[in-house]
Amino acid sequence: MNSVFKALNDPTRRSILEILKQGDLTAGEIADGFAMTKPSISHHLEILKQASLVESEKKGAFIYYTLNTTVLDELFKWLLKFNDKTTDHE
Amino acid sequence: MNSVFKALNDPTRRSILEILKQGDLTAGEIADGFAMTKPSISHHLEILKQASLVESEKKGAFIYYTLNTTVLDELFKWLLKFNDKTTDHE
DNA sequence: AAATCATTTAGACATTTGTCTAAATATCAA
DNA sequence: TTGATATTTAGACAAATGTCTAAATGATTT
Repeated sequence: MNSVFKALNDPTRRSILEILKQGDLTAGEIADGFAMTKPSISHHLEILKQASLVESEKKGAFIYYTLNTTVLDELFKWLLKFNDKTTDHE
Repeated sequence: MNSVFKALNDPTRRSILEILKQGDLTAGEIADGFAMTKPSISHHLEILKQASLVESEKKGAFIYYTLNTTVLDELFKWLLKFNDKTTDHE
């Protein structure tokens, strides 16, 4: 759980997650969306992977990154502890 | 939103939130629950306050801290973007 | 086989973070 | 008013973080 909060504590990484929500992308395609070097993005992807927020699959020379919502579900549950009052979020 | 993720990215601060869920406490009472100096806890409380996750009210020599779930609600909404698929969280 | 492309790894560096001790501020009690 | 209590502020310091450039790895193309 620690690694999840750590991974989410960076605007670039949160953007990457939002972008991947639309569909899988290669590391290079992801990097193209940011004003930052590829090694930096690669590092961010590694941290997202350590938190199991994304998964990667190699296809030839490319590496495709996929969003994994399982961990976000756990964060969801953690948050629910504070909103017992059955607040309606629709 | 940035300050919220920052505030949540520390186990001590997350514990403080969970403790405050039970009810309001003074800074000293909060500090008693941790193996850490009072100045350190005071600093954590300041960061939680900057994120509007807690509020403080002075009563004589004591300062009472209260949980504020409003911001957690926003985090909730942010998370919902990733779980459109109407996953059931009961 | 050599050149090129996609991506990561390694190492450096400035900034931020979490913790501590010492000192300051403010309130309460004697 | 003096002393004790509650809490914060200030400053130091090691560790973690985000970014970069340069180099390494691995796959594709010619």
